[in-house]
Amino acid sequence: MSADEKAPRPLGDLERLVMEQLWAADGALTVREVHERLSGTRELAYTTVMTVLDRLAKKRLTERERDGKAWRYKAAAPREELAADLMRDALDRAGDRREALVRFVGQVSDEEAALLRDALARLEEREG
Amino acid sequence: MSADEKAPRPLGDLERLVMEQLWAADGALTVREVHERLSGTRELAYTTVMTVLDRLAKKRLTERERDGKAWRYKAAAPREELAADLMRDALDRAGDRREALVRFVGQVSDEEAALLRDALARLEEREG
DNA sequence: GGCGATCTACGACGTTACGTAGTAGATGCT
DNA sequence: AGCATCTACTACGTAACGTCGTAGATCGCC
Repeated sequence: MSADEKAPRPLGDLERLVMEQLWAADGALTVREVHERLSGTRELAYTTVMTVLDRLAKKRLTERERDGKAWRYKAAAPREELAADLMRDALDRAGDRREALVRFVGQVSDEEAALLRDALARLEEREG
Repeated sequence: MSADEKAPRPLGDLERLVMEQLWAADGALTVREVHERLSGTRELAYTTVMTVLDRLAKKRLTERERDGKAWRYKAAAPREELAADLMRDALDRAGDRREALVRFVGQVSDEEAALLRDALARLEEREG
């Protein structure tokens, strides 16, 4: 496993803003709802939001379900899941994993290091 | 620290191939040398390689030094360093770091988990 | 000291992603 | 039926990247 797959493009700025709305909401949102929530920050045409949501769906980052004549969009995965996936991708792309992990833990904060130890401990419990 | 900076674009396919040559070589390589090493895999114009190397230098991924009339390029950072940076970026982009880390360790292999524990242990020794 | 080989600098073109939005037509409420 | 609303599709500008050509600088050699 690993080698070099295609690296996932990072989200564009607007795509990220939209995803953040979906992650922040509980439940799926309509285009209109996303549009409204973004209106506090920036002026965007309704169709612009629609386009972005649609592209995100094609990229499998959102899922949509019908609600009357409208679609409701929700994030396909939690934000943290996406982050974890990106971390995995980055690790897969490293040559020497050991070295990469050493460098990684070398640059995380003390708090993050503690969280990591915790997570590993929990993993050990669960998996033996 | 953290919040949302601009995500670094992942390397393009050719850019990655070129970086891999630089990482694999010891010492800096000239355009010609990189070109030759890539010739085993694909046909590329000499200038194509030159352009890519140049763009990588502008992105600070490579550094170059004069060698007669030619330039010698070398990777600005080890492959593992880049991977670690990308992992950091991904983590910074997560909402709940704890959750992201839990998910991350949840998807690494046993071997990688062991490497992580090692790295953390070494970190603890060094930093107290 | 001029010639040919070699290298760089710079520009160019096609493709794709993304931000942005308009138009046309389907749909649903009243 | 009529109006508001929503989707589908198209489009355009910018930037990144793969790809290469041309022009001009430069180096070694006869």
